[in-house]
This record gives sequence, C-alpha cells and structure tokens, in this order.
Amino acid sequence: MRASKTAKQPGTPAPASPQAGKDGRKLSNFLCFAVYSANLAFGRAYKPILDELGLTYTQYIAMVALSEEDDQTVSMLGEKLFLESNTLTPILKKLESVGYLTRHRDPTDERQVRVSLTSAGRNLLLDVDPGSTLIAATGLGDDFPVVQQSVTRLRDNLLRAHTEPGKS
Amino acid sequence: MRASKTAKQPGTPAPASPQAGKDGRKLSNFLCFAVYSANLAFGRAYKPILDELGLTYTQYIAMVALSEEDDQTVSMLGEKLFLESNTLTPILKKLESVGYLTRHRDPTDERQVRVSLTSAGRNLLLDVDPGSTLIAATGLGDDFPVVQQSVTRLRDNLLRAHTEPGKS
DNA sequence: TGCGATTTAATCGGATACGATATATAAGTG
DNA sequence: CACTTATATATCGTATCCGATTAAATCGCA
Repeated sequence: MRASKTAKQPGTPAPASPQAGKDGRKLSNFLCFAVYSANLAFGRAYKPILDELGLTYTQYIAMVALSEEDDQTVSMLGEKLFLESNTLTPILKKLESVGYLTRHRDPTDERQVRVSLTSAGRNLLLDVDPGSTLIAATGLGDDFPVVQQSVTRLRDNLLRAHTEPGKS
Repeated sequence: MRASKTAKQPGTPAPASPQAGKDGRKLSNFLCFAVYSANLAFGRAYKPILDELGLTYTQYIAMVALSEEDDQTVSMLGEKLFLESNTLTPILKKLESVGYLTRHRDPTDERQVRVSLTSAGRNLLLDVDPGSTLIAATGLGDDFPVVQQSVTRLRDNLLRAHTEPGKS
C-alpha cells in the first residue's frame, strides 16, 4: 500500500535485515518480535472478554473454526488452525467435557474423530462480540484489512518456506 | 471507518469488522488469528536455526534484549519483552545454568536481580543469523518495514487500550 | 488373502504464558 | 523504632505448543 519502490525512508531506518549495523540487532527491529509481542497483546485484550465465557483464546478460535463446518476431523481442524492433534486433542476434550462440542469416531474410518459444535457451543459464539470493541483497540482504522492481509501473507510465506526445504 | 481506496486487491472483501455478515465470522477474517498463526509460523521457522544452538525462541529474544544493555533488572527486561517475572525467572535461570548470563542480587536493593550476558552468551548471538535467511522467507520484500511498523503499532495500541480501561 | 507401510489420534515430556500467591526487601508513617 | 504499605522476584497451578512416540485402523500390493 505504501511506496513499494522506495526502500529509503528519510526518517525511518527500517533496514531490510535486522542484522545490518550494530544497532540492527535491537529487538525493535525484529519482525518476529513484533508478531510475537502483538500476539501476547491480543491474548491479553481478549482475556477479559473470554474469561466471562470461561473460554481460553485457543479454545475460542477452535470453536470459531468449528462453526464454519460440521463433522470436521481433527486433521481438518488442525489445517485451519495450524495445529496438530497433540495440541488439539486436549483442547477438544476439554470443550467436549463442558458440552460445547461432540467427538465421535467416524464409522467409515475409525481412525478419524469427527467434531461438531453443540447448540450450546454455537449459542456461546453468538454471545461473544470481541470484534466491535477490539477493532477500535487495534487503532489501525482503515489500515485494518491491509495489515490483516499482510500478516496472513507473511504467515503463509513462512510456512511455505518451512515445508519446502529445497530453496537455499 | 470504511472507504479505503487503497484496497487494490480486486477479490478481497476485507471488512473492517469480522462480525459483519454471516461469513464475517470466518477465521480468515480475524486479525487476531492472523497474528496468532503468524507467530506460530515464525516459531517454526526459527526452530531449526535455534535448535543448533540449543536455544528456544523465547530464550533467544531474551538474550537479544539483554545484549542491548548490561545489568538490567528482571523488570526492565520484562518491559522490553512484555513479560513478567513469573515467565522470565525460569528462563533466566535456565540460561544462567548453561552459562550464557549471570544473575546477581543488586547490593543497593536486594529485591532486584541484575542480569547480564556472559561473553559466551554474547558470542552465541554473533553466531546466529536468522535475519538473512528468514527475511527472504517472509516474502514481504520492500513491505517488510511497513508491516513491521504496522504490527508494532497494533501491539502498542492493544496494550494501551488494555491498561487504560477508562474508554468504554 | 496376508502383512508391512501409511495414516490418524492420542500420549508424554519439555518449555513457555499467565493469574494468583508467597517471600523478602525497602519505604513510609507516627 | 514498630508497623504498615509498597515493590521486586519467585513459586505454583492451568493451559497451550511442539517433537517424539504409541496405538489402532486402513491401505498397498504381491
């Protein structure tokens, strides 16, 4: 969105590499740290909202992912959430124990577990409205969709580079 | 709140709020999830590099923060990393046990613990160069500094809104 | 058909995050 | 000085993440 051709901003150092120069190793120049700390900030912003529902952040996004489709397998859910069964299974069991979802072995393939939200789980999602309050808290204004898309692209590029070791 | 003429991507709806409309609750419309999953992706991208050094990601950024200044207290370090003693103390003890830093009670104020990198710790940081390889993996190109600044601003806004409850 | 290879969840151990609490030290007050 | 309050770490319990492994079911192929 901003001047892709000019790499040299007058006021901002903004090096492409955080290694450039002596002060290039400052934490504030690390994109990974910006993302890491922004994630912490989001977790803290969501906490008071989700606490009232008795949900953690990960439980919440798992339920959002489940609301998109019924009878998803753990693997399907994991692809959406970028998590695997070692992380998801305990979370799903927890959500099942409080009645927000059901877990059943697929009769067609007993290896798979099909997960679906219960009506209680679906109703809970209707109650939570973190968007309206938190959208403002981001302070991004019109840049909101741009930042979202940039971070999403960043994520996908990182994961692609990670799974395709053939490059360098 | 809307009206971004800069939305040059033709096919993307990119609503300001993930709540808008029925499909607005899709996970892909959540900025928090973009940040959350990008953080996971960064962790996985860093892992093979840091594994060779026997460091975790959090241990690494803690050492980067320590490299900026000697004799920092746990609180000072926590302000930089957005963490508190409950998280930092075990990490610092671990890094001390492997000889990368020292921890001493401040004689002036015995409540405080002063932390400094050892020469071994400083040398270790010289070895790691995740920048050059990972910069390319982000695939952001010239947008790198823009995204970094946006995410940093996002984080600061979220934390400010969180600590200042006087708004809504 | 038989059986090794693959796939899917689940389990386990280690390392964060974080709220709540504990402990020790320092500072403030009369 | 006694005593209360405040501050700085540390400890503890809960909930993720993740690599490695396990267990069960399915697939592949002779």
